[in-house]
Amino acid sequence: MAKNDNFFEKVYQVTRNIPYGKVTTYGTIAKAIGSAKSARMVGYAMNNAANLEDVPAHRVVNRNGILTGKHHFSGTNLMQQLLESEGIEVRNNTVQDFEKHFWKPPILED
DNA sequence: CGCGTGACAGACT
DNA sequence: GAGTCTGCCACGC
Repeated sequence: MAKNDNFFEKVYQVTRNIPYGKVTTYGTIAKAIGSAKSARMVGYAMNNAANLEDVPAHRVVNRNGILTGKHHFSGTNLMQQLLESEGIEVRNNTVQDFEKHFWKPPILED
């Protein structure tokens, strides 16, 4: 029942701190939580985060701005729908003007 | 304790 | 420039 490991917890905090209409990348988050090398783990944590309404995992995309994890959402297009609903233009699973919507998360230190 | 894996990223061919 | 491969670390079995 919700182990809330420190690692996942950090990921949740950062993801949860993503402002409306903003997106970020796994690698950036990974660095923000102090595990730049564990960008993959971020996505792994997101897998659980996507199940948490408190964590807007749909605002997290890869470094290319592509909705790589939309496949993990309830609907194949749900993730894109959410992003578009926030004013983010998404085309072919890719966030348009990604850098414009890009949000730099605060560095969480242990 | 060891193996397999995963919503990435960077390096290499 | 685009496709392929390894590295990376944490979690599950």
